[in-house]
Amino acid sequence: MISLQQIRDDPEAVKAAVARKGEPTDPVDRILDADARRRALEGSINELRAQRNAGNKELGELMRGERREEGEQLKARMADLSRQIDQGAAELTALQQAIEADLLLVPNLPDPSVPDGRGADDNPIIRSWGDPAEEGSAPPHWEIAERLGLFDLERGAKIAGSGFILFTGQGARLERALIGLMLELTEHHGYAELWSPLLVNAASARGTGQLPDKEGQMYVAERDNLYLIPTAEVPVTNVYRDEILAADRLPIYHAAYTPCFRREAGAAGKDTRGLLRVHQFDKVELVKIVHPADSADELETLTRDAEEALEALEIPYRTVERCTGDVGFAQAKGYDLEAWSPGVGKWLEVSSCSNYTDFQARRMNMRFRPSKDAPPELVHTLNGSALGLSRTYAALLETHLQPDGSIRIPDRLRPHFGGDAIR
RNA sequence: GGAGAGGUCGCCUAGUGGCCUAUGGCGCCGCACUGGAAAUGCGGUUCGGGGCAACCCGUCGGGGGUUCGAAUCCCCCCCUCUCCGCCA
Repeated sequence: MISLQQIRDDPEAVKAAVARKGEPTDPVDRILDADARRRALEGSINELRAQRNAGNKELGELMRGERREEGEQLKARMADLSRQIDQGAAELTALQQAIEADLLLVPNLPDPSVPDGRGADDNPIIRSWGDPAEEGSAPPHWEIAERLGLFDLERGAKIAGSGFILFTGQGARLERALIGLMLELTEHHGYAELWSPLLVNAASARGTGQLPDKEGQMYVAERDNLYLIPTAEVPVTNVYRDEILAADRLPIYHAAYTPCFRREAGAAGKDTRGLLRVHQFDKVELVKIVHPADSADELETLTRDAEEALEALEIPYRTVERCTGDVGFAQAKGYDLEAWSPGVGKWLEVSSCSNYTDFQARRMNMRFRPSKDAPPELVHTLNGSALGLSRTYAALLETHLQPDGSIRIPDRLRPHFGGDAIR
């Protein structure tokens, strides 16, 4: 969420920024109104509480002494005061809850540098690497995989359902090799590896914004009140929830490999065949927790780190900046990396790198102390995939298919795969 | 899953209904002393909300309740530790 203070200070600027994202601005107006009433009410309740505190102190002295009669009179007045306070407090709680509920409807404000646009089609291309035309065309990855026996979609569906992939033989080894290479790269870039829980509690899901914004996206272990993670962003960003970090601990860089579980309610069809959209996929996620002054630069280096993973795999890609209509609710700015898929003939989103500024940190109460004796301030959080695997896997098969029907394993991947080709 | 013991402002800790405006120690910060330091002394040191300010309010794992008044009593939940059971 964004800060109440910011809304109070310049409501028109906030509303203009919210409108750029195409989100409704009426929650901002309701917040302003409720906040003014809340402050007035809180002032008068505090006054009554001060009276009660003073009265009860006096009452304590009367009761300890032998002046019980005076005490009984005062006690009656105090009871009346408490009733007034309870009444006001109930009203105050209702106001606070209304403000809280409306604050959750206000998106993070887009960075001024984010280009205007209505949706993904308006995202400008920032840079590209490799030449898709050189790759020519290829059969789609599901045909390649079937011929080489790399995964078994039918049996995956039998075991769990469609969208759950059973990798087999060399196909399974390739998946593991890709995870290994990506972790090698992130370690080289200075990200400290974590191996995290794959189920999280409601507080963690709320901290990163899956609750309530994206509840339908997650699988739920209802009986135990746990959520299967849709991305390692959730457990890894929540590591420092409700903590005050010393300034010299920033920046914190973490990388984590996890499977990701997504319900992806969309219907089956052309865009969901093979590995294009699945319910469970592997991903190495990068998470940064940084000083607010550095988050803009940190987004650029994070994106570069993700791009290098595609370069190591020798897969042509382009980097697009998400426009105001496509940048996520909780995000201030972000880039998508799209790998070229010669078999499907499309750019596939394989990474999304985003700066959440203090939006997640405020929900999570994640702060740092700028200097000794200075009050705590919110950190900025960022994350990006490096990379999301199933689509990267698909692009790899199609890109490195050889005329003889084998798959060339890129040089950097060979030590992890233990071979130079799949035949 | 069962039984028991716990959770207090960075760490340790006192506190069993009003003298709690939460004790003391450690650590940390400032000042004094010193050529400089150590030691010592004095002061400060949870986190939030409101107010121009003086200052006021809340905060003892979380939530509810009893009471004029709750860190303290009652109920529910979470977490930690010990033992038992089950188990890769």
